[in-house]
Amino acid sequence: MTAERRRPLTLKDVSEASGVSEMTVSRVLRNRGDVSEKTRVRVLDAARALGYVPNKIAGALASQRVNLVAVIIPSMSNLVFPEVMMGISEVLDDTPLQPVVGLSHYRPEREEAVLYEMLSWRPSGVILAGLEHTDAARAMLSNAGIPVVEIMDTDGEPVDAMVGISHRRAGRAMGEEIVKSGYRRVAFLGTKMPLDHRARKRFEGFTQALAKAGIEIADQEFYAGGSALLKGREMTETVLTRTPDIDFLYYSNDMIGAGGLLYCLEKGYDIPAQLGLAGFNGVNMLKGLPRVLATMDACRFEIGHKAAEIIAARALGIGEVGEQRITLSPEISRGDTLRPPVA
Amino acid sequence: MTAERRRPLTLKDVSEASGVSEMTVSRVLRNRGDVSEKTRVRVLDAARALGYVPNKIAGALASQRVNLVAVIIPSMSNLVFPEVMMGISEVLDDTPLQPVVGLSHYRPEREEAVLYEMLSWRPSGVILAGLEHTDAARAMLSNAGIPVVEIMDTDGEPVDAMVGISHRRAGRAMGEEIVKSGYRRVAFLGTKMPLDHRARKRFEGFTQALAKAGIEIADQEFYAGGSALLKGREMTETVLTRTPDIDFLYYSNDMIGAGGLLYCLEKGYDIPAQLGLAGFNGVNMLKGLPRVLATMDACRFEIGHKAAEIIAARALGIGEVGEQRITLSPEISRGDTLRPPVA
DNA sequence: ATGAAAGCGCTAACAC
DNA sequence: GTGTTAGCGCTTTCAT
Repeated sequence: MTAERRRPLTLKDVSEASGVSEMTVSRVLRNRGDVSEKTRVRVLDAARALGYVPNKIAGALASQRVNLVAVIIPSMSNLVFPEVMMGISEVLDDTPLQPVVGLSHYRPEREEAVLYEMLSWRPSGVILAGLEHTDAARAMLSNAGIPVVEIMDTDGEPVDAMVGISHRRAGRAMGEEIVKSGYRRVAFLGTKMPLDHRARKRFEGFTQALAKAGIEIADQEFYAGGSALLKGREMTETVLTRTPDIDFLYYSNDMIGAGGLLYCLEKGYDIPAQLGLAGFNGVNMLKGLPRVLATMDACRFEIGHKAAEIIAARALGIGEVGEQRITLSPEISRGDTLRPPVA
Repeated sequence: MTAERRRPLTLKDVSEASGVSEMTVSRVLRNRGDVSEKTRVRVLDAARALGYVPNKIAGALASQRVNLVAVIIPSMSNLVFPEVMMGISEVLDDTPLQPVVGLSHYRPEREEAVLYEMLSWRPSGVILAGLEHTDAARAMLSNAGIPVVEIMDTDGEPVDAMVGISHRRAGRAMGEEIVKSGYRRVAFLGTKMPLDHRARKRFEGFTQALAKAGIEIADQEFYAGGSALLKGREMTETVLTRTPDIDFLYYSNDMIGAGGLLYCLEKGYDIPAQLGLAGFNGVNMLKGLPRVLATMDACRFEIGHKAAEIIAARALGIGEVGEQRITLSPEISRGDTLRPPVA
């Protein structure tokens, strides 16, 4: 259509093409200030005809405003985080703010580097997963002068705002429920991730609840990498072979739990009477398995939603600036793999 | 630590704190030009002590360079795209370039809006899914003066470069394989997505291959939304009830295929002798199911990899600027649900 | 309703 | 090896 062009178009080009000053062109393009309908149309036509795309870099520098929200999460393949993102997007879609995602891959130094990178674009706010960061990262966050929301976990002190659940309490709740349901030989199966603090806290709360009932973890198994479904299957086989009298399997996520469930069904275990299972997250992708795995919702969508609301309220000065430290309460769903409490 | 601060720090602050000119500070911070070790250290110390974070907005405006690569994909929950992202990241991690992701949700106008938004940040390149875009989007792309790579699909004319597979050919290949294996009553189960051009092309190639063997689709069923695993299950039941003599089920993705597989196993179908199944994608998350679903790898990782290589080569002028229109050849894996070809 | 001037924070290009 | 000058393309502010 248009001939080959190297230099991107500037306001000046539109100004010349429309015979209107750069300033007025700028006003039209941003819908700011009074502009007569006639010039408005003229400018818009010129801009469209040229194929002008505004330069936000220059705009941001001049206005000292960047409508970007930095979101730093550990990974995208965890299923958990895409849902958090949806919650965030749903809120930001009604504002001029835009999320920009960075990944830490569960590594603090990587998180620090990504944060540094993102802050150098001067975003209007930051949302990041977890409360554990490097000292440098924490310093950057408190010095940035923008709203910061730490999400997912609330077992600790946030730099600024936080929205999440208590993973320690979540682990404890599941532990208590298992005890109440009469299971006694309990195994834990999870990821080998020293840096997944949320999984660690759940594990701690879990063992604590069992301890209170005089029960110790009967066996445990950890994995790293690979297909979660398959790993769940393999770990379950390992545990059940090594400790045949196990009567409950607690998985650190639903995906490995699903693999374990498929394995147990094939082996003909009587579930949940003889053997109970539970995961964590409430991944609805797993609806459709032969049985519904007991689990606990991590409130992912709501967490994203509330975090974005806090950012929007403070960055834009719109909406209520409500409570800044929100702990949501996840609920256990028993599914078909956790028998009812015994009287 | 540091007292409350509103105004972000500038180069000038570091300059004053270190007693070195702004220009030299800038050089140190970017590792450019010769700077004596002594001043280097002094500047670095000052910057760190102050907690200075460079302003990339100003830097980009001055240097006319932005090390961002815009990546526009339909969705993150599709499992396909996170893998494409990994391929992209693996390449860009070795360069100064950084991917920034935007989502189109399979809607062309949305894609256009996201593209406009991203181009206004003047990225060094664009990677986007598919060959179908609005006219305005196509115009923006060709006027941007930066490398553009359209990925996933190669059945059409790209604006600039492209990397992907021929979905038409993929559908045809699977159709031919099914025919060769002696199946005759074939059903198609897929997403109700008029805008998923790749699924549509696979379907077209598929029916075409069957037609060549004188076979017509015996039944078909489409779904929208919800848990794919569950939907696969439900659709399979619907089809098998409505058309009991079906001997092959072709699914438009592995996830619904997995749901169907679980259903068929429960119902006691003899797979693959009595009933064959196949999906599409090669989602390795599904390893761990009772049987391995026949599928066709979509080369997701490699596509991301090659696309990023093209961008890096052209934007940075490094590496080979090789072929710019790459069609990869996916292979069928029969798994346990597609019987061998009949003699 | 429109325009002119100044400057956002940095870097390219050129001195020294 | 280090400093100076002049913008990058916009928006703010103030004038008209």
